[in-house]
Amino acid sequence: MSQIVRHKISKYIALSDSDWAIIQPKWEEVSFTKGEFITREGQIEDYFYIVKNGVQRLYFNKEENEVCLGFSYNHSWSGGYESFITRKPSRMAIQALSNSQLFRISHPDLQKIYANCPIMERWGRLILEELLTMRATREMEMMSFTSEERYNMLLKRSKHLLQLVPQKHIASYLGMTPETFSRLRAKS
Amino acid sequence: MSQIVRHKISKYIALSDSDWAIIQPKWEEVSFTKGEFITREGQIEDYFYIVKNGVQRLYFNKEENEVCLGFSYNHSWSGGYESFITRKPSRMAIQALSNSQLFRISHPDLQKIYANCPIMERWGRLILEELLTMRATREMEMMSFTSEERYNMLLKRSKHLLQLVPQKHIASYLGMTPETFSRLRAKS
DNA sequence: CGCCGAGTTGAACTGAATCAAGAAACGTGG
DNA sequence: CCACGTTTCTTGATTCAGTTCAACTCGGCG
Repeated sequence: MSQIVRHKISKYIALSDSDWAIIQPKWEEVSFTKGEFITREGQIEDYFYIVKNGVQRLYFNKEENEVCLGFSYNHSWSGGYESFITRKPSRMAIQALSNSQLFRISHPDLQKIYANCPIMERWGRLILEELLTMRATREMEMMSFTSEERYNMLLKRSKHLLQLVPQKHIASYLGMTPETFSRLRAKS
Repeated sequence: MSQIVRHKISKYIALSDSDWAIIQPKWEEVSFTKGEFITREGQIEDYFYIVKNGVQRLYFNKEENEVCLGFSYNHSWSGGYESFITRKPSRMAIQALSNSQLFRISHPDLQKIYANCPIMERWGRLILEELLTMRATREMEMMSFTSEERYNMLLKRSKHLLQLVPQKHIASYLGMTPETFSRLRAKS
């Protein structure tokens, strides 16, 4: 299994060779073509992912339309984390927006690792701390900024997304319609 | 230290008497009078809290006005979790809305416990899982429901809040002005 | 009492959504 | 490699949910 996974985990905890020997076989690599679903709404999320390459979107359905919650790419985490944690059918779906390769570990395997490898329990805690603070920042921004402010912040923070994913998904991620997004673009 | 803390932690993990003997002395009880600040904006959050009694609000300042992110009461968790995790000055503040007693543990003490008591590392992970899924639900609801829908959901889910805290804070928590909240009330 | 913050109600305003119609970009098969 | 259909993006006109501003009521408390 790729050094990417080991390297990524090692950013959070010190991983001995013997730890890695336990963990390594549990990860597998999977591929998805553009447009394919990695997780569907209604299914229980069985995997936690690390992105090798490609871009994916996390979203949910609200009546007729889709609301985007985030994107994953590079070597970031991915997966329907809510369902992965609660073991209930996922309200979120994940779709590959480009051909993608991901590493993944199954829920039962991760539980075994937590049980056999105490340092990995810490890794789980640290990842959750990171996810929680990222979501807290997003929540504060969505609640207090106007559409225009959110658009400008995205420009400053992750302009590259504009090249990677269709604007309609970014618009949805920012909590506005594609029309509003397009008008904000025209302004600057 | 109160059985409340032990009982609360025991809902997540099996706690032996020897574990408890390590953990127990690290918790202390503190009191705040109505209106007092438990955590101020700009300070680094040093404690993680369990509420013994009273109600508190978690909020942040956006220019002139305050945006409410949540309430704590009963035996729920409390604290400026973002700053507690990141060790950076808190963007969030916590204020006692009624006379309150809380149990708390300091950040350094919790780190020592994580190091000495592996089962508690799991407790930390499980709490974060819970906090993250709660925030995910809130994020989805704030992004996809109208003011009226959010008002109705709050009524169904936690009507008791109306008796506990001023309406202006609930309005802010639901992402609307006090005027809009009042008009929605009048409708039903 | 009289003050002050909280809640209500009305009227005017506005940011963003919706509806609609073209233009541009994309990808698929011949 | 081009042609055609589909999706995405843009632009304009209209509408609407919710904010803002303002005036008034109510209840608690010095």
